[in-house]
Amino acid sequence: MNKYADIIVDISHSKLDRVFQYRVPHNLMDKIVIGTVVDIPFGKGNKNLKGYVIGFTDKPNFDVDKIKDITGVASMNMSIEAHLIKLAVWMKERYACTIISALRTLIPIGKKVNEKTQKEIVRIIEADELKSYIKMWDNKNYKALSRAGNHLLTCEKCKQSTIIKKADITPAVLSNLEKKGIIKINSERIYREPYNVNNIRRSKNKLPNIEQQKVINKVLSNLNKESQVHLIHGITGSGKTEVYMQIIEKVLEKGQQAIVLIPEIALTPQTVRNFISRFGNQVGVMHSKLSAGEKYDGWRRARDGDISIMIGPRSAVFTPFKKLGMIIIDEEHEMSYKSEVSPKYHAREVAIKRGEMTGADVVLGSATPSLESYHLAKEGKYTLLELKEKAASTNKLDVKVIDMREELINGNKSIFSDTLRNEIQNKLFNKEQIILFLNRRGYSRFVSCRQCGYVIKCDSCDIPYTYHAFGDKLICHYCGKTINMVSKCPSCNSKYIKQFGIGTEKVESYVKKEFPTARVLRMDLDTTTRKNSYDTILGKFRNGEADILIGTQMVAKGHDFPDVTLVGVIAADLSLYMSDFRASERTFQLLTQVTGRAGRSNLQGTAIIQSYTPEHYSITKSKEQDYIGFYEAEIKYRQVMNYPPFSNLLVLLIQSTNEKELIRRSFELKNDILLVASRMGLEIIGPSPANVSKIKNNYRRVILLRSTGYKELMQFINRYMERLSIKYKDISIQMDINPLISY
DNA sequence: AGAGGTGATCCA
DNA sequence: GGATCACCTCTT
Repeated sequence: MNKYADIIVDISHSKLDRVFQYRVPHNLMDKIVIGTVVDIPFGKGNKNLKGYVIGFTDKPNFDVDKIKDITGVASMNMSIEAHLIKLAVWMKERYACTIISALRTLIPIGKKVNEKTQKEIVRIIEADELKSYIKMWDNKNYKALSRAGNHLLTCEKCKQSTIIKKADITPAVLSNLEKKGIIKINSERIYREPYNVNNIRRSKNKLPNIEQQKVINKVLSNLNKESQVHLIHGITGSGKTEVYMQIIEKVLEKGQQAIVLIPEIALTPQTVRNFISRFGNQVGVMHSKLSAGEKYDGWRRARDGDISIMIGPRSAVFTPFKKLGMIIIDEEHEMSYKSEVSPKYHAREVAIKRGEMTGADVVLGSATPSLESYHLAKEGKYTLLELKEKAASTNKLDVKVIDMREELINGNKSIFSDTLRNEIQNKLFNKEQIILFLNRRGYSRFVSCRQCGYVIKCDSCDIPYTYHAFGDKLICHYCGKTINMVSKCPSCNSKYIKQFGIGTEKVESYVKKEFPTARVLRMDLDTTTRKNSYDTILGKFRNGEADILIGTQMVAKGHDFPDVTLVGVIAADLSLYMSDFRASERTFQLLTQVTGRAGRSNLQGTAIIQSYTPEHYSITKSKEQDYIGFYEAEIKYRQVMNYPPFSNLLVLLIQSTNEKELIRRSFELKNDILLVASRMGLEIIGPSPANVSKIKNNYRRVILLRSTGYKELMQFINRYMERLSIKYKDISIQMDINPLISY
C-alpha cells in the first residue's frame, strides 16, 4: 500500500497556498513524519523545492499516475514537531495569511549555513617517544614539525586554532602528524554564541518577599495541569524579573523548557546577561538581527534540547522546544508584540494558543497591562496576580503635573516650566541624574511660511517635513526623503519661514543654552543608527558620564538607572490627540513607564509632567500612579464606543498610486461588501482617507469592519476576501485584524 | 514563483 | 509568416 504525504510547497504565493500530494518512497517511510521538511520535484521542470509535510493519506484526491515521489529529507534537518504545524494552520485562519508565510515564520532559516566545528588535537603517543621524533626532525631541519612537536610536549590536548597560532604552523602540518600516528584530530560540533557567556558572574536567587512568594506559588501550583494564563500586574520595581526566574527554575527542575519574550531586540543584552548569571549555558537567544549561523545554531539547540530557556522578541514565541512548560511575556502591553508585516500575528495570542496545544502555562507581566488582558483577567479568564510593593527599599515617587497654559499666562514661553527648570537646577547642583522625555525626534515638527501659511510637505507623502538642526535638513519621517532647509517660501517666495513645534533636538539645544555646564546625552532614532550606539549611550549615562539624558520613548523602556532622581516629561499631550482609540492607553502607559525611571534610586525621586490638558484622566491617573483607576475610566469609554476589547476590528487598507481611481474603487468595494457584511452583523465604517493619506506616492484609504465576535470577521474574510482581492487587484488591499497601530 | 502556452499586434 | 509581448494556466 502506498502512502501519500500532504505537502505545503515552499513558495510564497496565494495560488500555491494549498496542499500538494506526493508519494512517500518506502525507504523513507520511517524518516518522514508530520513536520518533516522534504525535498520535492515541482512543476514542469521538476524544480527541486522544499516542502513541509502537514499530513498523510492512503487515498490521494489527485490522479495517482501524476503524483511524484518525495526526493528525500531536506538538508540541514529543519523538521519541526507536529504541534507547530498545527500552530501554522491556526495562524493562517486567525491572521488571514498563507500557510507558507506562517511556516516560514516558524522556521526562520532562509539560506543554507554550515555547522560550525572546532577541531581538537590529541597527542596519542608518550612524551618520550615524541622527544625522539623531535630530535630526528631537528636533524633533518624539519622546523614546522619540530615546533608543533614541542608544543605537543607541553599539552596533551588542545584546540587546533591554539596550536596553529602558538606553534606557528599550518593545518597541513597537523594532518601530517596525524598520518604519522602521533596525534588524533577530533572534530566537535560547536555552537555560535551571540553573547559572551564566560565573563558573566553567576548570581543566586534573591529571597522573595511575601507578595512575590505568593505569586510564585500560585503560578507553580498550576504546573503540569491544563494550560493557564496568569497576568502579573506588578508596579515598577516590584521585582517581576525575580519572580520570572524563580518560576523558570522550577519549570527546568521538572525537565521542561521556558520561553521569555521581551518587547525589543535592544533589551536582549541586559535580559540575557541577567538570565545567564542565574542559569548559565542553558540560556539561548533568538532574534532577527542575529547572523544566519547564530539563528540556525540557537534554533537547533532549542529543538534538540541543548538549551532550556530562550530569550527574545516576539519571534522567539516559535522556539521549537519539545517539552515547553512556560511562556513568559514581559511588558505584555507593548505593541511591538504584534507583527506589522504578514503574518500580522500577536505574540501574546500565539503564546496562549501554543499553551493550549502543549499544556504550557503563560505568564503575562506588566506595570500597565493592556486593556484586553486586564479585562480578561477581571472576567476570570486569566489568573490575576498583583505585586503592589517595591521589592527594594526605594522611596515613593513624587509626581507633579504642570499646567503649561498657566505658564504661558504667566509669561513663560520657554519649553521648561518654572518648576521643571528649578528642579533641573537642583539636581544638577546635587550631582543627581535627570531624564528629559519628549516623544518626537528632530528639531521642530513642521516648517511653514508666516506670510502665506504654506506648510512644506514631502512630495511623495502627505506629511510635513520635520526640521533637523543636525545638517540643517528637512526630513520626511515616513519615507526618509531629505532635502536642504529652505530660506524662502517655495510658494510665495517670502523669507518669513518659521519652525513650529518641538522635538528632542530642540530640547537638547535649550538645555545647553539654559544649563551650559550640564553634560548632555541625546538618545533617539537619529543618535542610535550605528550598531552599538544604543548601548554606548546607555552605558555612558549609567556610568555617570552625563547629567542629563534627553530622549524619545526608547529612554522609557525597562532600563534601571539607580542615580536618576528626576524625570521631566516635556509635553505629555503629544500622544494623546492622535486619531486612535488607544491614544489614552498609550499615553498612560508611556507616562507611567517614563516617570517610573525616577523611582529606582535610594534618594527621593521626582517626576514632572508638563501638559496642556492636565485634567485628562491619562495624566491625572498617571500622576496618582493608579492603574486600576485608569482602567476603570478607559474600559467604560471602550464599552460606550464599542471598541476592543468589546469588539473586533478588521482594517482593509486600500492603496493605489492613482488617487481618483482609489476613491472610486474604494466606494465600489464598500458597496460590494455592504450587503453580505451587514447580513453577518458587521458594521462598516468608511472608506475614509488613512491617517497619513499618502506614503511614498501611494494614496491610502481605509474601510473598517467591526464585529462583536471574532468568528464573524473570520467567516467574512474566508468567504469573500479572496474573491474580492481578485476583483480589486488593480488596487492593493491589505488586511489587519485587531491592529494596534492606527491606519 | 516561474515555466510554458495562447492570442493579439505589428512589421514586412 | 515571424517576432514580440501581455496575459492566461498550471504545478501533486
